[in-house]
Amino acid sequence: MSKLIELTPVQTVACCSPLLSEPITAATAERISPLLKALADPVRLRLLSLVAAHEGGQACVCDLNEAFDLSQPTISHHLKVLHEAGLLERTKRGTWVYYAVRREALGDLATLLGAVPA
Amino acid sequence: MSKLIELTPVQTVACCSPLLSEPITAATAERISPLLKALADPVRLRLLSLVAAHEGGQACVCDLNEAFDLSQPTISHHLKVLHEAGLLERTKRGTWVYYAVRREALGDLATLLGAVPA
DNA sequence: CTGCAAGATCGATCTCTGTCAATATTGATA
DNA sequence: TATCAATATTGACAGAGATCGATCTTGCAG
Repeated sequence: MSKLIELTPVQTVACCSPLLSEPITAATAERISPLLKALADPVRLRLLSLVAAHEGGQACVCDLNEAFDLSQPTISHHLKVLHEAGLLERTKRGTWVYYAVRREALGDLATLLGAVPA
Repeated sequence: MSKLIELTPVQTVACCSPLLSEPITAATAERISPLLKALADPVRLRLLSLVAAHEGGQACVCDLNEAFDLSQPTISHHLKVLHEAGLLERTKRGTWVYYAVRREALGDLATLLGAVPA
């Protein structure tokens, strides 16, 4: 049931040849799009950026809540989306929860979109 | 009114420092997310890939329609989204319309997501 | 000019998603 | 154990988006 144990969208992307070099299958497109959907929100982009740029490469949810003019459940929701997509790593320490960016994930996506040989 | 004459999302992205190197502003996030939204759909991913991989790097709408089990208006809609985001270039020849991928656009996005120095 | 074929636009519908208030859960502390 | 603080979950709602059928526009052929 949990996408985290099974296979995150990120893991399914790393294997694929660049988007522009040959036609992707419908199935491949279905596996890639959830990752892009997770990124395609201004709040989540900022969250990702904030976490990455935060000291130690990780940030407590409490820090993140303060950076937005949104309710705590909303931020929690966005973090969950990013986490389930495989873009954020979750660590619990006591009452606090820390998130860190899974950089290879972003890197794989960048490869998929980017540099085309011919 | 037309986003194409004014400033496409793609053009606003090319200038930005990588997502992960420093916190992006809310305004920057708002400018980037439309681009990702345009990509974050399985049909549009396939369209982009089909066009790019098509002979000559461009494809007629009629070719694209046939590749999907969707109505012509739906494909037309998706092409419009990609075009307005600055990811596809439109050329009209007679009755036919050809689309081609704007590769620098994808490249800029890849840069934004990808390679982080530190 | 007429008719046809290629695309685009329109209007309606249905689903998905971002958001919040309220509540539940979990861990530390008294 | 009772309580408080940090996050997560739930349920509801409004707005965005994907899709379709119908229609409009445009260019070519007769």
